[in-house]
Amino acid sequence: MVKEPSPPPTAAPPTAEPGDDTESKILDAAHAVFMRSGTAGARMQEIADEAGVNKALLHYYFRSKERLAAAVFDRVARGLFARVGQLAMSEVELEEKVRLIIAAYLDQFARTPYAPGYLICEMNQHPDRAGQLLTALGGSTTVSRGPAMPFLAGLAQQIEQRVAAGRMRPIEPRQFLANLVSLCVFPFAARPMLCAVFRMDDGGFREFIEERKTSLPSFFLNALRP
Amino acid sequence: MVKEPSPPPTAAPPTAEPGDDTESKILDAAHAVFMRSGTAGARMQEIADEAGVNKALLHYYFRSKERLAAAVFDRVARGLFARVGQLAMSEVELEEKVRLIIAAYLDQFARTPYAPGYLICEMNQHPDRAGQLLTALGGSTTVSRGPAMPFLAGLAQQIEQRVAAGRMRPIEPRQFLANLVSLCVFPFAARPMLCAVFRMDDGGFREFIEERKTSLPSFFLNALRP
DNA sequence: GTCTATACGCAGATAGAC
DNA sequence: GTCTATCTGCGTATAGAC
Repeated sequence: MVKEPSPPPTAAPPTAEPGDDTESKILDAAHAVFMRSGTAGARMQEIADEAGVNKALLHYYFRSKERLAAAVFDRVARGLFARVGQLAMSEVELEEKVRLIIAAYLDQFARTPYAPGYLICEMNQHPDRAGQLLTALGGSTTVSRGPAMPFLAGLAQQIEQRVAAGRMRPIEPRQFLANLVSLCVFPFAARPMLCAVFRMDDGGFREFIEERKTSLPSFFLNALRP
Repeated sequence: MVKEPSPPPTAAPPTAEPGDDTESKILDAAHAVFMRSGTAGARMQEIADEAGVNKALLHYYFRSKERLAAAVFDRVARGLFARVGQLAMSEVELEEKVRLIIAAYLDQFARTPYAPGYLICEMNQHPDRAGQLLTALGGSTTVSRGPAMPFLAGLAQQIEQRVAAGRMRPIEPRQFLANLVSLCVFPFAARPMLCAVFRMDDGGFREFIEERKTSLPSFFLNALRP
């Protein structure tokens, strides 16, 4: 019971912590530590401390640091793409879909604000993670199973219809999606930079995001008016 | 002369390399290595190899790894914000300014595509970097000297005028800037993710960015039509 | 200024008792 | 399954010759 409440480091990990089994406690701790320190910067001892278990146990449950890091990466990636992937593939009308995706993203990141930065860092420094991302996503019921990307095709179709109906300017589907995701994710990934440049503290950032929840949908949908 | 042309790792560092003095060679090498491996993941030996000098020399010129990392961070930060900061503060008309900023960003990143990811990682994992960013920027002739942010104030004024003239929808200046930067920077920061999800190789990504150069200005300006 | 050789600590991983 | 103790290699940093 050495485990302290731990200075709220990377917001709440997905799974519960109280009387959970050791493996979960380790994974949750690793989740938090890897997110704030990066894989290379994190120390196994740090994870053990945060989990309130012995360092040797990390190796008992997860062979090596690299395997533990991979497990955490998978969990974070799935957590990020799950809802949004489902929303993107759903049959909802396009404008409403955009609103739902923005709301889902901003809402989720308000709870796990460090996930975007973690994923970006991890994939930039560890090239294999790109492939791992796809298998992680392909294995679950989310985005891309198989070689093509069904949700992109579906999106393209929706866009095409709307353009044909004269209700939207033409836009390449990948650019559509890249714009949408950029606007949602970047402020979280670049949070320290934004906070520095805009002179915001944690509260200021929260307000900034709150305002964004209302301004972003109209901004994005406006950009696509014919 | 152990120095190989080195497999184009992080695109060309700012300064030249050929017969330069040792300190510059080290800084350039550190620039490249820190960018692709991150500060924590990088090894001093790796930097020495890339610079074609002895490992001990790194400590001769830059005391410690941390100091070397700080020097690189400063250089990258200044390089990224210099042009854009100047553009943002210039007296150019707002629409034209937006076009110039987008062009400058996409053009610059086409040459140093890993800079955004590096900066984001560095600032997420190394909290002190936020302050360092501001001093680095404040020292140069770019963005924020003093406590306030002149370029934000100037931007706010331009927006206000345009809104008053009925030529633009109202938008909070910080949201304006956040949107602009997000759309420009994120695709580079999240490049491995985009390439994986969109099934793009390096060439495909280049094309994607090329298309973005034309589609992004109209997208952004369109979003602000009244 | 540049090199070789080396000191020193730390972090990942294992052995083995309980 | 969980712990203590320990091994091992690696990475930063320094000492000191040239």
